[in-house]
Amino acid sequence: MRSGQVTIKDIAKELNISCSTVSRALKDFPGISPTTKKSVVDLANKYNYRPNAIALSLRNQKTNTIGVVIPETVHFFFSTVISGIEDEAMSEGYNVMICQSRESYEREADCIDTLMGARVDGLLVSISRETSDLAHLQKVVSEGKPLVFFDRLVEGMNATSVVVDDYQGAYDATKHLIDQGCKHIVHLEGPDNLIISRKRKEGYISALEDHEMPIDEGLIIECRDGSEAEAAKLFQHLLESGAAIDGVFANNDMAALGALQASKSSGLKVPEDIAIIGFSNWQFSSLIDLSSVEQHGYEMGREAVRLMFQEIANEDESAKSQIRILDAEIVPRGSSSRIA
Amino acid sequence: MRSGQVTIKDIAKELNISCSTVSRALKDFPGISPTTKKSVVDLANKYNYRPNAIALSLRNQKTNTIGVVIPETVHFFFSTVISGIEDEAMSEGYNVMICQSRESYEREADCIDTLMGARVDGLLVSISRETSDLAHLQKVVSEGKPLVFFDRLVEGMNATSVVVDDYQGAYDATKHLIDQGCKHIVHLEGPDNLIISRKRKEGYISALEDHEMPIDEGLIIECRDGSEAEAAKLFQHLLESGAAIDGVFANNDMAALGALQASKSSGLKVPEDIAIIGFSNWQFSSLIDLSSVEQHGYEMGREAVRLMFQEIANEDESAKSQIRILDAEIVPRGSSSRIA
DNA sequence: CTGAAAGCGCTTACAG
DNA sequence: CTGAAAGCGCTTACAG
Repeated sequence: MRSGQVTIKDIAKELNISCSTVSRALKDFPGISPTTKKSVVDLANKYNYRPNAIALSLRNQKTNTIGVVIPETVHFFFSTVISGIEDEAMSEGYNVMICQSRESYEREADCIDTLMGARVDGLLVSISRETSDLAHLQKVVSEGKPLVFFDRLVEGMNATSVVVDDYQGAYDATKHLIDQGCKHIVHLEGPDNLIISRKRKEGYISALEDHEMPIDEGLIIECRDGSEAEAAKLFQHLLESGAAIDGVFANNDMAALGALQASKSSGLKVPEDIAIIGFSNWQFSSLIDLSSVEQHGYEMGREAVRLMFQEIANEDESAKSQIRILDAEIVPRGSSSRIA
Repeated sequence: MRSGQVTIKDIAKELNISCSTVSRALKDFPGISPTTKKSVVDLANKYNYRPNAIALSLRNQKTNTIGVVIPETVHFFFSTVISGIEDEAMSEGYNVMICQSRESYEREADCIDTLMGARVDGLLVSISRETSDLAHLQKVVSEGKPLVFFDRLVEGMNATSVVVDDYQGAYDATKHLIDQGCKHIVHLEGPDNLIISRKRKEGYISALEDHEMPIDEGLIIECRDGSEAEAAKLFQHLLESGAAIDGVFANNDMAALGALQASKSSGLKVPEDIAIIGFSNWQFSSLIDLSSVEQHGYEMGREAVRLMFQEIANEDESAKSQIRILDAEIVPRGSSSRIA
């Protein structure tokens, strides 16, 4: 009875041959006698031999693992992205190591350290809300480790990135509300330090401008934490102020849900009195018949990995870092569709 | 300019000392001259030295990593469990490697192989729906690798497990409906091959029996895939058959949502005409004001890791495998609360 | 206070 | 067709 997993050495000893031969027999190398090969393979099966990935990584200077730093995993959008990352990575024989920053700069830096220590072959990062100093990421690049950003674009570092077209998605969502006949559209905006928030706001404003509608700063409300409760409260307040409102474009689905609840509890009919559309960070939208902008997170994950593989394959540093912009797609549902 | 990450050897060479000394200086070993130590530490910082975790794992025969095999990560309950696993593991300096079976037996076996190949220090497993042959799991145990099951209990293997009290949760949920005055309670049951489905059904039946209510097999409906659409269709059908129904206990939240939608589109008022309670696999229940049974997934994840550490620490095999049963807690909300 | 050596599991260029 | 040796990065018992 042996304890632990079997090694090449164990097999070699039992068969009275060298490790080299066992290794070659297992890898179906040319120039190994069929008899030897068979006895090795049989014994390996009997003992359920599995190559030690750790030893292989050390020898090959390659772990076949990519590291992911992400703000939060318990989150529909991000978990969907991870799913895409895992599928694409697995199809190429890579493993994925995930680390959550929990929106904290310090934890993010720790994650990077852990992943670099684990010698991942490349890093996929979506920065935390807190992150503004980029030193920890610059180090990664300067050590020659491939780095790809996803979802949250980083300013001041020209690295490969894949993002969704937030501007266009917001523009289309706002235009959709206009098409439904809305005249006074509120924007529940996200935290100003995230580029995605700014892009979405720009899309909203451009759509209004293009349709010759006035921009009313009083109808742009910043939701700090993006929670349903916060949005409900702020929106309720706005309604009580007596402002004329007949449409809402929310920076994210949770905020949209908050607006939906506040509207209903104020006796407004959705979508007749007020049409609402969100932005699918959470994507439970289909379950509650909420119109939203679909971000194709799964595809984003896959694309991020593909770009990563390109970086890994690219020996010369000169390969230009590119920004891949994925389409966002508006999905009208019951909360905004007045026209059958 | 060096490429790749710095090693102890690089530092030793630059300082003209041995690797041993560098290693000891870095680890603050006693008996290293302060001058040497300082020069080593300074250089390590300058070059941003990080110990190679791969090399350490090989040397120590310990990866400080635990492997997780889980049906699906894009799932509120499971992702919550993972979150608990990660937090508890990280607090002990462990990493987590996650592998999705996607409810497939074959993929599950692959996951186990990958994780065993990666030499994780222990395995946390929630089996797929398909799994009935346990050979792949038996192997893990026979190779002396600590194994802990979570959420989905496995029959025919006495391994340490942590599960939620499905029976009690179902009992309480059903009793809650009875307390609300429901006389004809439907049970939307889950797939019969999962123990959790059976336990929940048993809880439902026991609650009815204890309150001297008849068991009507016609009110027990099996939902195969647990989707909202499937439940809505089946429930709609039941309503149209003219059966008198005033309560629903669903095996999971998606099915509960389906029943909710079917009820509303049939003109029934919830909770007045029909009271509905689910079981939080998805846990978006709070967002849609759906009554549900909270499973405390985060706590389950943490507990699973704690049990894993006990197994790792336990040298002797004799340590009995235990089953930890966590309380499920009913959370009444708008979909079932008739009494203010 | 410091170094040479061995070993974790594996592979492969070099001999034979 | 097979084996001995070296090396991936690190640590540590053993010498000095």
